[in-house]
Amino acid sequence: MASLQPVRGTHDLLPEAMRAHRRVIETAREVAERYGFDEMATPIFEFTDVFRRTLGDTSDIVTKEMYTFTDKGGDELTLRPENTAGVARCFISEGLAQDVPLKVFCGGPMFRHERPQKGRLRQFHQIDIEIIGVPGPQADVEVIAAGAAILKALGIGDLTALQLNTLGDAESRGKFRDVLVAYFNDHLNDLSEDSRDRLERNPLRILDSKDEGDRKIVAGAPDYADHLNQESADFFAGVTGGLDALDIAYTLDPKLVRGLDYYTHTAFEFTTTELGAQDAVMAGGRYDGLIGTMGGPETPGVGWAAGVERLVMLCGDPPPARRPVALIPIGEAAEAVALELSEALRAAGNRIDLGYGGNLNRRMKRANKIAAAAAVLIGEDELQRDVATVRDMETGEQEEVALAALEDHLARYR
RNA sequence: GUGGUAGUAGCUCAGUUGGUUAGAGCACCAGAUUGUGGAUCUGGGGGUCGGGGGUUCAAUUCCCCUCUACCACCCCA
Repeated sequence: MASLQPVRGTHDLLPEAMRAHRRVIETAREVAERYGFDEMATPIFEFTDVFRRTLGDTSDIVTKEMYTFTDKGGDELTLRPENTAGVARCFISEGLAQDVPLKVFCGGPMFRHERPQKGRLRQFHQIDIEIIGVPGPQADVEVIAAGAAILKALGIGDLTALQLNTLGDAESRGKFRDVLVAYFNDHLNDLSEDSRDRLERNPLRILDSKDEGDRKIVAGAPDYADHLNQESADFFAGVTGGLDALDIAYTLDPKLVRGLDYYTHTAFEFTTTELGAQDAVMAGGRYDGLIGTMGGPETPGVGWAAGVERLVMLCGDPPPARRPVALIPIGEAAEAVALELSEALRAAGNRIDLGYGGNLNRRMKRANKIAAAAAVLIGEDELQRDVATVRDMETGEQEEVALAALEDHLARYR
């Protein structure tokens, strides 16, 4: 292996992989647009505080996964580990409160210093959508429906399943947290080491523990449904009612918890069994407190993010590249003609591969290798009669076409 | 971050119980075919056996460290 390696957890996107990648993003963007989401983008890095203050001081992302650095001007900056905080910052600094409800679609690279695995990279790509400024559950339903529609459009609706839960509003969440902490404190000695740590940082996470001993304790833990206040219960009923009306199937999962602090009410994940431990393919929820805690006007929000690499792995082979037409001049005079001709044909919308050197045999081989739909041969005799020999690479049939008619003739290969 | 499995040609792999020039298939290049691709045949290039150190007369093979990928945990998209 060469000593020159890509940085751990980063990938090159070679043309074939890039096509698969773009298909996912473009399909998602096109579907999201039908749901009324406009694409926008925020910078790839922000002041570190944007993430530190919003994701929660105890989250793994903030405590050990951020790519943080001091730039030459002395500013503390961080490569974004997720997109929502940046959108919220943009909402505040661009004064978008008057554009509410705001519906946006974003896509781009994210960075987390995690230990890489399949489906888990240090530079990875997400697409996400957000609705900001709608307090009611209709927005949650619309966001989930758009996500389901995207998965369906990608042909992987059957490979994913929607898990749904509610975290309640701030009041419910706080109360339930207290109840949970009290319960788990009674079983402190039987909890796993990880979960004792979680008890300090994010007690709700214990509900999701994979440790067998923990699971026994969790089985007897208080049920969140009993601790939701009326408003939270009504809100959740609005979400499930909307999904039912749209025939969007879901599984209620009381153990589904979000890792990031800013979530309230609805939490959901589209999961798959195809990717091992990295089973979440699209995940999100409501974040009513986020913009307020960042210092903006109290504004509700809901959205999700999906991992492009994970979606790509579910999607299978990418679409083939557009087949070019190989333009093959033979002889110096023909070279000069072909150079100008290639420009004209490209301007007309053709994908033209103008070969570089080599004899005819060699160039035909190249035409075959690049999967050319047709080869256009221009030699001395063709040149004298102002024609080209057009060979259909699929059938092997050839015909002479006047140079003036070439553009029309090649239209079939576009 | 913790534990585990693995790294031999561009790719998929074989092999070496430590011993001369490390192999195959596919891919690539050239020729057979100096104006015609795919098939076939012939020939060719390409490897510091992931990297570093140690043991040894001798290491791709044994030992240690390290890097990377993968699996589980953790976390999450």
